[in-house]
Amino acid sequence: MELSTIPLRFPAFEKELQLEIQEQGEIRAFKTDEQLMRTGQYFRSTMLILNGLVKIYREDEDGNEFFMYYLQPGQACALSMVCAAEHKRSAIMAKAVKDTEIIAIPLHLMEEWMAKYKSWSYFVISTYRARFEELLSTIDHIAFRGMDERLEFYLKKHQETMRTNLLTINHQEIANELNSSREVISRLLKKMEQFGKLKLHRNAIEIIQL
Amino acid sequence: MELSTIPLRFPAFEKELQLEIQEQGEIRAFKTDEQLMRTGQYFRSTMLILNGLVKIYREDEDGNEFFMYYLQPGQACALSMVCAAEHKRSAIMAKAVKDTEIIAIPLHLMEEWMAKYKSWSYFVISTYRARFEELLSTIDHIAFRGMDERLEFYLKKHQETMRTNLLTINHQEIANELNSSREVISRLLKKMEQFGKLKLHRNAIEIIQL
DNA sequence: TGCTTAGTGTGACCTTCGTCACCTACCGGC
DNA sequence: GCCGGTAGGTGACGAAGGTCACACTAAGCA
Repeated sequence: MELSTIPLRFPAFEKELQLEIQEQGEIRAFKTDEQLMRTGQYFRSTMLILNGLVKIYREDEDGNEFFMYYLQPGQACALSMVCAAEHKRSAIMAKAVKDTEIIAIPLHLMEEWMAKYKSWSYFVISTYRARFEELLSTIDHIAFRGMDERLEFYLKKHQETMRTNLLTINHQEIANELNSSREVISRLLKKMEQFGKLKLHRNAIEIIQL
Repeated sequence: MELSTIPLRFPAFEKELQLEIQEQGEIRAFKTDEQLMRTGQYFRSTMLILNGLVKIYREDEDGNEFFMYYLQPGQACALSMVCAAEHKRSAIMAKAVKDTEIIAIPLHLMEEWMAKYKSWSYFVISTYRARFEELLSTIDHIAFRGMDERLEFYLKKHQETMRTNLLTINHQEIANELNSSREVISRLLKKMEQFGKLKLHRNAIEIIQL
């Protein structure tokens, strides 16, 4: 890792905190599609994203998964904070969408820094806050919206996060992430294509107008 | 309020913090079924529950609501923390289930105390944590489970929280809280009665075995 | 070039759930 | 005891979405 990555990604942290992270954190790299954490795993550290992009999923016992939100560089996994602090198993799955570098902070430091660095405690709080709101909006969608709206929202998120109008993804994958089935997604996408909202290609969806 | 209520409900707080809460917090009382906060409202304070019981709902634009979780004495509303801190409108609705007393802490104190009192910052963090987990479990239910399982889970929660096997509630209310319709709930309850899991009365449900 | 395979399109069918209509049972007040 | 209001029961129907079967097609490769 470049020495400048931490100040770059976490500019709000005090100099000493940035140094401590540099010295005490453990850097780990993941390739595209690699899992950062598995459902059922225990944590002994929390993770800050340095580079790349991470997707967070919820999984149930039968292996059904579905997409909750993205984590960008400069963000942290709120769940790893929860689980680390409570010594609980992870109830989520995290997957690298691009090649990703994270830095792992051991639990005891996380607690220590809460008292020591104001910017750290502020960071932890605002991480919870942001993820909390994501969850609320997720709940809204699955509780109140139909699959058509959810699909459209999903594509929009994907588009914004990846900053591209050409999403290279297949229907099956979308179905998994929305906890639906391929046929349903195919049909809805077809309908959206007829409305001129997008154009379908093999292994790719071109967003026209959402 | 009894002078002893705050130490009783929040024994983990430092003495000085308890005193500050006593002096600076504003106590408010709500009758059963009264709303503590409405969707769309702005916050300038966060609320700690002293006595009673509070239900937290999510509402969408069309007025559909549904139940997320209970708040007991000694707990705080994580949402009011989020909203207060971000100067955002509330996206939830809170209703007193029993006669309830809360104490409102102005936003600026909330921030000040984060730095000043370790027990306060720990309290705020663990409030987020606890609510975060509730939300995750809520998501699981609406994403992966059918209405039958959700109903059973709802009754179980209700039973545990109220510490009684005789729930005085009607079908319409349950339907609202699960964002379903009375007929569906009635049918499912009937089926559960046939399985011997409960006994139906007018305005009441007697839990036998869930 | 032809074969293979993953990705996609589509019709038929089923289940779950929401909605409508209407009925019955119970409770409280007069 | 009658009456009106509220809670609950039930059948009919429709929409959304999951499942199954199978056809089609672009890419990749031998």
